[in-house]
Parts: sequence; C-alpha cells; structure tokens
Amino acid sequence: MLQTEILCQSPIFRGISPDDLRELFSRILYQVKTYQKNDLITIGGEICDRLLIIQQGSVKAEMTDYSGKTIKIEDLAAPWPLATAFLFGKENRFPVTVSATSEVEMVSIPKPEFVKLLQMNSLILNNYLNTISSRAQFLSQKLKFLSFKTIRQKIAHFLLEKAGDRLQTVEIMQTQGQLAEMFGVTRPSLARTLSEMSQEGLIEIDRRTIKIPDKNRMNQLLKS
Amino acid sequence: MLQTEILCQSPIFRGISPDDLRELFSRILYQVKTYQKNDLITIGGEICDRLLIIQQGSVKAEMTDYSGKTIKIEDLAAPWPLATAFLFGKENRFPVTVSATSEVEMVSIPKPEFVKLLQMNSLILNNYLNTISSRAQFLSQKLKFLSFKTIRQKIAHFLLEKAGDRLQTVEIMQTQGQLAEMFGVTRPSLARTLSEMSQEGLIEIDRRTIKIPDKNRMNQLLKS
DNA sequence: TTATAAATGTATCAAATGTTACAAACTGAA
DNA sequence: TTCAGTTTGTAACATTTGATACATTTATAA
Repeated sequence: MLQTEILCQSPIFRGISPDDLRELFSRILYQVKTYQKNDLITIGGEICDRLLIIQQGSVKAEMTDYSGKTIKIEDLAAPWPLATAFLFGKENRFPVTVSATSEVEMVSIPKPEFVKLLQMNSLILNNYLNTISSRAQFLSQKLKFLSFKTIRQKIAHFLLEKAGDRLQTVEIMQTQGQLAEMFGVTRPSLARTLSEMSQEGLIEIDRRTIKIPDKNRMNQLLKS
Repeated sequence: MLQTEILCQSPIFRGISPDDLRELFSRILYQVKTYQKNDLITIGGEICDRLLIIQQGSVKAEMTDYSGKTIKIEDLAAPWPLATAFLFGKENRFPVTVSATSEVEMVSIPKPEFVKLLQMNSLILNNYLNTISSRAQFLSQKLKFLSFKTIRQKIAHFLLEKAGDRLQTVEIMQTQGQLAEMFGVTRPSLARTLSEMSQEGLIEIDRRTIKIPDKNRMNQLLKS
C-alpha cells in the first residue's frame, strides 16, 4: 500500500503534495514489497535497475569484503532512497548488501518507470538531479582535500578556504581532535604542525581563532 | 548558428540525429555565442545557471588560487559540455575560469530550458543522468582508493579488486612507475613494499603476474 | 646480434607522521 | 569556588615514506 504522505518527505519527492504524488504514481508501474526483519533486500554486486525507497521501517547497508565478511556501512530509515548514485552511470550494480532491521515496506520503481516520473514532473527531476549533483560535488571537495599530502598543506587549504578573499582571521568551530579526524591525521601530529607553523609566523593562534598574516606565503605551501 | 551535426557527438546528445536535435532546439531558448582567442567565457565563482557546450574550437579551464594566480586544469574541445556537475546541486558556481584558446562557438542553454530538453527527450535525460552518475561513481572509487593510508593497503586493495572472487593471480598491465603514480607514491617506495610483501609470503611475483596465496591474510591488511 | 632505452631492484639517508605518554589549560556543573 | 572531564601542548621514540643514486635486468629497434 503506497503511503504518499510519507514518500513526499523523501529528498526525491520533496515539495510535492501527497495527492499529486499519488496521481503521479497512478501513471507508472511500481511495487510495494514487504520484508521481515533480517530479510535481504539487495545483494552487493546485483544489477541496480530500479529505484528503491524505504516507505516504512529501517534497513542496514553492509559491504562484503574480499574474504566474505560483512562490514556495516550505514543505517537508513523511511523515507530514504537507496543507492541513487547507482541507478544510472556505467556501474549499475549495488555496491552494498541491504537487509531489513525491522519490518520494512519498500517502494520499488523500475528504472524506465522512474524515467517517466522524471519527465512528467520537473520538481522530481530537479530533486533527483540535485541529489546526485550534490553528491558529486561533495565527493569532489573531499577528494581535493585528500589530494594535499602534508599536514601543512591540509591546514593551509582549510584555513584559506575558510578565510575566503576578505578575511584574515578564521574562527575554528571544531576541536583539534575533530579537525584531525577530518584531515585523516592524528591529533598530536596536527597540534605539532600547528605549533610549528605558529613559530614560523605563518599563523597566529589565539584560542579558537587563527590569524593568517601573509596569505601569499601561506598559499606557497600549496604549490610544491 | 547551431550546428547539430557536431552537437549530436556530445555526450549529452549522443544517439540523437542532427535533425531531431534541431527540432528539439527549436522548442527551447538558447544562444550561440562567439568568443575570440583569450576571451573569458566563465569566471570561477560565477553562478552556473546555464549549460555550456563547445560547438567549435577549444577552451582551457583554469583554477584561481588564493593568491590570484591561475593553474591550468584541463583543455576541452568541441563538442564537450562544461561543468555538467555544477548546473544542479548545492554549489551552483563554476569552480574554474574558462577562456578560449582559439575562436570558439559556445551553445548556452539556460537551466530551465535545459530542464525542458530533459523532459522532452528521454535519451538526453538518460545521457545526462549517466554523465553525472558516472562522475559520482568515478569520484567514489577514487576516494575509496585514497582512503587507504599505507602503501601495503593500497597494493592489497588493488590486487584483491583485480583478482575478484575467483582468481588467485593477477596480471599487471602497467609499469611500476605508472602504478606508483596511480597510488600517489614514489616508484622506489612501491618497489620496496612489493619486495617486502613478497618476502613475507603475502604475494609471489613473477614478472608481470602476481599470485596471492592467501587472500584472507591479504584482506587482513585492509582492516587496521 | 647488439646497442640503446626503459624498467626494475635495492641501498642510504632525510623528512614526515604515527604512537604513546603525560602535564597543563580550559570548561561546565555541583 | 572546586572538581571532574575535556581539550590542548609537547616530548621521545618508532615507523613509513620520500629523495636520490646506481647497478641490474628486460624490452625494443637497428
């Protein structure tokens, strides 16, 4: 049984009224499947040719490693969609194995039918395009960050990004520990590098605010 | 002047006949702009509210760093689209500054008009979705690779990925130098680690083929 | 075959970062 | 204030990787 009041909360159907959504669904083919706790919903490696949206209950996504063991990746609950990034593109396979962690109702829309939905309603189209574009942008940012090798470079990038064109001082909201985790380094290593950069006059630290006296000099760090 | 014979070679319009494409364009608003060599086409940070496709000529994309200097990112030529990943999503700004490297004709389609195109033609819709999804998938893969810290882990991931479930031996097509570049490490470091792993019995190297006697043991490396 | 270039194996040393440990400074609640 | 928990600064040492150099092996073309 389709519950459009819930589905319209999903990122993909956001902004559509439950009634409109019901009307849209009446014009396509779809299934609502029920799973019991621990039932398998998708298997990693399986072809992804339909969009799955959790209508009721919660699931967990696990990845199978090379030795066959599974590692939990994330928990998802209604009304979230599954694997939106793998419905299109070159690699049309579920990257993860998904199983129910409670009684679950799953709306399953075959890819061609979902394409119809996208063409019928520009809001859905925009929502979906925004979802996967944002993901690509997020990944791109993350990748750029990781591309800086040394801790100094990561700090320089982080600070210059935060400062923008205008500001000369940056207010840090995270603890050193959180920053270190973002940077993928250990906390003492980050502290050491900050202290070194401070001694060299690259930055001036006062509690949670960091001043960059010479942005050009800081920028040099990103070159090598 | 719109040249649909060229545009239909573009990833976004692939599979559409020049005539059909002309008909589709007749139903939307668009512009064809001409630029002379060295003219600026987009400026980094500018709002990205239109799709740009190179119809004639070539351009270069440059990124402006914090000190105002520019670094060349890539060269693009007809019939390639620009910044497809930034038309939608949260960050609607061109990440790069694009300028003409020859006389250039650029087709400019405002975002709402492009959305119309997507809705009118399911092939264009599929092409576009495939383009940005593939990008997200590519980035995701790259990120996973970079998330392994030590060279041992990168090698283990690379080999296990190549071997899949079945095979016990992997044939390497690249030189060590190329592999090292993929991994983002120096060639001697890679060679040293390979030789250490070989001594420990983790792998057996014979020219370009590598055997993995114990995949479980290899898999352990990815855990810590 | 031979000459040449490319690829590989290996060694040494330096630099960067991780690991562990502990003290000092800060923060918030009783 | 006082005290417990968190955050920060810093030190000593281990580990990993980079940089450089050079000999050896392998591939390629004349």
